[in-house]
Amino acid sequence: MEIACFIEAADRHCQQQGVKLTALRRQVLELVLSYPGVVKAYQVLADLQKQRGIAAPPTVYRALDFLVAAGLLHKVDALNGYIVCHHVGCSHEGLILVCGDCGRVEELDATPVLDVLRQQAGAAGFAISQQNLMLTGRCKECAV
Amino acid sequence: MEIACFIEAADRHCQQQGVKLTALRRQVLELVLSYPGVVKAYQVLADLQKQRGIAAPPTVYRALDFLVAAGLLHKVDALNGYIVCHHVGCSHEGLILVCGDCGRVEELDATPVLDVLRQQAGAAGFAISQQNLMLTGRCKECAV
DNA sequence: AACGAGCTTGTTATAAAGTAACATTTGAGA
DNA sequence: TCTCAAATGTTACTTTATAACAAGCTCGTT
Repeated sequence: MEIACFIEAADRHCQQQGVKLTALRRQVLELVLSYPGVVKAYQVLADLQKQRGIAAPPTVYRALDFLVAAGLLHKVDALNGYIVCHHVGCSHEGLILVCGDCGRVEELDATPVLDVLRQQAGAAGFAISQQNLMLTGRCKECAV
Repeated sequence: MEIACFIEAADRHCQQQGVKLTALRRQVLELVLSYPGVVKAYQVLADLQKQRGIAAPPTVYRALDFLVAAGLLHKVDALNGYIVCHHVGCSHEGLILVCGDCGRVEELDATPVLDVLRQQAGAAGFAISQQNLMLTGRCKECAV
């Protein structure tokens, strides 16, 4: 099962960073993992409520925020949702493509391109962030 | 005054596209233009209410949606806001950098980089959109 | 002018997304 | 065991966004 494997990697990743993947956070991570693409916070909340009877928005948002900060999830602003980061241990930099229609996600290795962009941005007084770099588009299935 | 000039350009742009820059839409565009950076829908709504007494959310959202569709504004998902597009008539492709802290915005000419990215994305079954390409980061002032 | 089709705007109500503030629990170290 | 800090629970609320239907406007046709 892929999920278990990912959770294990996540666990190690958190230990390395000196942060704690608590039971709740793990549970939320598993819920997000159980979806093929983008998930919304309130969807996770509903799932969590099914599993433990009751849960309030802050519970989910805090866990999601933690997981994003830890680099285990990405926030997809364009869709108000979250996706799993499939390059947790990787050294190269990812650029995430999100289908604005269906929420499908693809992560490119964009290290070379980003090097160029960083330089351009630097000249304009900007530092492009290390995380959560994302562009929107349309996937093959949703193409007109 | 720069605003008047921009509005004129916007007018021409809309005529070319066969869409109408109505009084309301123009008014909303002017309000967005009056801000240096990112503006939020409800901020525009408040301004609009000051100017015309009453206005409801759909009024503003519809105008903003129109302006985005027409290419006159960009939506900044990361901040739930909108900015003016400073390259309305331009042929080259812009890539927008948004400071996640202060909302400052910079538009790069990223045509060459985007050519490369399009190819990579195409190989992965994705078509990167023509509009609203945006990355987040930190501007000089907000840098740690 | 009168009409109607289609776009634009007004209006009401409500849904969806996110957070502030404080109470309570838990767990690791003194 | 005690204590502090981090994590979670809880309540209430704010902010953001949209659905659904009514009314108005514009423009071409008769």
